[in-house]
Amino acid sequence: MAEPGTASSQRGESLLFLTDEQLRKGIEAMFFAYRGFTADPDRILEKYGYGRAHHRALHFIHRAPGTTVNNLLAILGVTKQSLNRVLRGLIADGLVESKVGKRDKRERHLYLTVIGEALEQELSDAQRARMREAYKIAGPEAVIGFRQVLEAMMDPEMHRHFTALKEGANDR
Amino acid sequence: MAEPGTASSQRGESLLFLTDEQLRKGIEAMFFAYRGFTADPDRILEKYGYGRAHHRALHFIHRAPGTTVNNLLAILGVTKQSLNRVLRGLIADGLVESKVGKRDKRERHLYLTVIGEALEQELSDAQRARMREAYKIAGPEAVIGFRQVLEAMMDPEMHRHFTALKEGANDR
DNA sequence: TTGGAAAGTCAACAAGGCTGACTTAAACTT
DNA sequence: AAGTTTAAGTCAGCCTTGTTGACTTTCCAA
Repeated sequence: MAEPGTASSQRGESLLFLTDEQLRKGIEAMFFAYRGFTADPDRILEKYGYGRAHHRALHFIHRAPGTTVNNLLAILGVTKQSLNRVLRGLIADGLVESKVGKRDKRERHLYLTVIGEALEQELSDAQRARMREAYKIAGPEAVIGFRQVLEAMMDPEMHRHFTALKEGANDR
Repeated sequence: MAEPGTASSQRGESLLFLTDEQLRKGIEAMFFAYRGFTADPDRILEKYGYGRAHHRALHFIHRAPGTTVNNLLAILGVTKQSLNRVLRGLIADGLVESKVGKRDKRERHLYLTVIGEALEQELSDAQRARMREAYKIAGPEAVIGFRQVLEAMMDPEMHRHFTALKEGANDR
């Protein structure tokens, strides 16, 4: 019994992973892994008096500079009021800049300032370091599978946003 | 350009997945996938006036019947007060039973009642259905990789709890 | 028999979700 | 030109779920 219930114990190789037991382990793995995934950024955010919500905003503004508030709302899946509270703090502290749109002056385009970029970097450095370690341990084959399962687990709407972020996003 | 930035575009096959770009995609995949992962249970919980915290308690009590409060605390990683509030509700509603320990009467051993089991089943049916679908789409190879990466991403402490849950847990 | 662990409780607070109502400005439609 | 819709922002209030700190009760074990 080298690795009791791990990924190594497949007999028929095919549908064994669809047993309730295997599925429950997958569920628990997601739960515990997500905790690890957020642990490092959480510690950093605490130093600055921010929370996970600020991290998410910083991440996606970094990823798609010039994105509009409405677009960010769709990606994050929260209400305008909720995002606004977070954004107001980041803007007040000078981490995020909000610029009136040129084509459509109703829109606000969001950008990270130099210090906003710095915090985003610090946060994502930590998060990437953990992911890099996990990837190294699991190996490139595993990484492919990891990504495939995650993508298949998303809501179609979210998967749209995910793939949209893959290619260059900005155009303003 | 069949699959732009997906798991198919590995050139050197080895360290390509450690680029910042690839790591960022992994981070985003975790974010979007976790949302999908919790979406179905969230909808069910709403019907009954419970939240995610209740789901987690139900899940782990189902998994390790007779577990103590302290043990549950360690697994969930929250404070006694936070867990107690949730537990109080579940006990009051008759979903969870708390029995005084035989060997150590200070300890409380937690069990799901029949209706507690019923809700746990309803929740995990939904969650497993999504995971089963994702597993089917991604295939058994991918599932192995998925689990390997998730395990490598956990904090060591959490990984201990995870592996402990694999084998039969109870003894009371 | 006493120290400390396990459990539970009360109070107060914060983050970050939510709804509903309302304003302003700009763009679009008719 | 007038009316409608859209994007953003704001105010108020609520809920869940996390936190600290202080304190009690129970009871095991040295």
